Amino acid sequence: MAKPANQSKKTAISPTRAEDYPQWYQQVVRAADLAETSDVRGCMVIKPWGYALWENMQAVLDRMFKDTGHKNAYFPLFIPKSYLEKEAEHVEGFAKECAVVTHHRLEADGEGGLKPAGELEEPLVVRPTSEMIIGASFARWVESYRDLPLLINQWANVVRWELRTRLFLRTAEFLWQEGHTAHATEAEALEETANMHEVYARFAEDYMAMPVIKGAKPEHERFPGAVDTLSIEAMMQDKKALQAGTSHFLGQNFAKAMGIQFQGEDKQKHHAWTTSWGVSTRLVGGLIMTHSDDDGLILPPRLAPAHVVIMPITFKANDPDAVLAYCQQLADDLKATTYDGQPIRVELDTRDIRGGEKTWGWVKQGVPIRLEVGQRDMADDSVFMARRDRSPKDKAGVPRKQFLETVSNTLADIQNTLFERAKTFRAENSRVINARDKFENYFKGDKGGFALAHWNGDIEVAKKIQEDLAVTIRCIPDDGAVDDLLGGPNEPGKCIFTGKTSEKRVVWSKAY
RNA sequence: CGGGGUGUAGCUCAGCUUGGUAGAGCGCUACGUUCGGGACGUAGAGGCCGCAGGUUCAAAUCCUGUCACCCCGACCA
Repeated sequence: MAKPANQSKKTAISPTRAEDYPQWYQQVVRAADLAETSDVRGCMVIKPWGYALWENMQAVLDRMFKDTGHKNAYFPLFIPKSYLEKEAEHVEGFAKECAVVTHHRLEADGEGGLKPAGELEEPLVVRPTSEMIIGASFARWVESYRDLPLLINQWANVVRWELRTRLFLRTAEFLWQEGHTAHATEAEALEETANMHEVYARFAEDYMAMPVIKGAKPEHERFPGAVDTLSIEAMMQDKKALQAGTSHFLGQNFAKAMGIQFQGEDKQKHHAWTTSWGVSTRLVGGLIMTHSDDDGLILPPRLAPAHVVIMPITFKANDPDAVLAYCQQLADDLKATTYDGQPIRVELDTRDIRGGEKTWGWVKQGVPIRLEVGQRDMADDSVFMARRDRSPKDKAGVPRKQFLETVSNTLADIQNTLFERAKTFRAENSRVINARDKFENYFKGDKGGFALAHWNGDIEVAKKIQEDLAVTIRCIPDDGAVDDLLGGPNEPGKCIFTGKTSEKRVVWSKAY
């Protein structure tokens, strides 16, 4: 028989990560059937497999938010332009990327087309973020210190007219959640900011299996209008950093802009202290670039739309229906088993396509456990199993009973393996640097990862480095956040650029 | 928004320099042979060559404009 042309292909995704990382990323998104570009500039279509992944992320995060006392609500997509203008820094930060609605009606243009007719008295901005429109509501809702804290979350889409887009990582429209809270005291608001920062870090590490560094943004990288911005920073497989979630302490800036005031126990009027925090569909991009390999997507089990896919092998079987029934029973047994506190999610793939094609399809889609079940396995009362965290060729027969008893642990093991693997990768590509020339050398060309180096806090210095090397300060790490990378506590030292004293080492990297 | 590149079948691309009315592989459909690691044969379906102008007897091909996408940069919770 002739050798199939594509059997010479060594990997399911081409180019490989080493050959062309950005191309590889796009190919994974497509091969895993996560999303595609649309006819609308910069906007993506999230396909069922990608959306199911996002829904799982949402479900976990939503539970975390509710467990920390927040309630969901929904606010308008449109923001009056005048609202946006109320906070100077905020305006400046977002103005360039806003989409604006100027008309509210279409009419025939006499040439078979349509033209906008009714011009709006005040243009409406499609929300790039909702501080102002939610702040307007908060201003009405808050009268007394008894109304505080106000802990609200919104699941929504937002629009930022980005000039350069990449599926999931930066799209003109994206899905996210934005938490907005108001507090009576600065201390409470600061605590809220820190708590949600921690929630994000936990989600990234425990669910996405994506190790992150928690820290604060230097002044020039803060959210427009924020007093302090905390972020979690992850390392992608090309060693670039991805900002994966931010939590902002807004001080009283937005409360003053929108008039969020309350009467305190002291009978005086006070401005509230507010926070906002968000994560977006960008997390999907982060997940892809943390775990996936040259054969496609690899999903952490806790978020995988399907934990186990069963592929019945029925052709050539004496009794195909018996194999199917065996598989159906297996699927039912799996669904009656729990992993991570939930029934195991099973995909029974009875599509009438070739086995190899089917297998590779699921490999590319990243399902944690694949089972091929045919007549032979049925006769042995076993299943033929492969794990996505191992080579596609690495398959073995497992007695059915044993499989069912251990499947939950196997999934937990895959989850853990992915996390440890990512942590090892990050450690291998992080370096403590104590001299400017070594720093520059580390980042020259396409090299580099995370550099932990002292910096005295001078923003001009940081901007110069960014200009020269395209390297930015990802964060000023929280206490303990980089101890594993440093091999000890983050001690004070001397700035490698100015020689001035530095409180602690900061994380430098090229970034998305 | 600056620099570079690309738009031709669902996908990847050839054809363009030197204008003459549309191609390949993969995928898709049907049938047959196959099938435990990405099958093969036969027969089909499928394209206003991104869009709009212009030059020409004639434009995928030349010119102008425009839009979109990709890469690098700038920008960017």
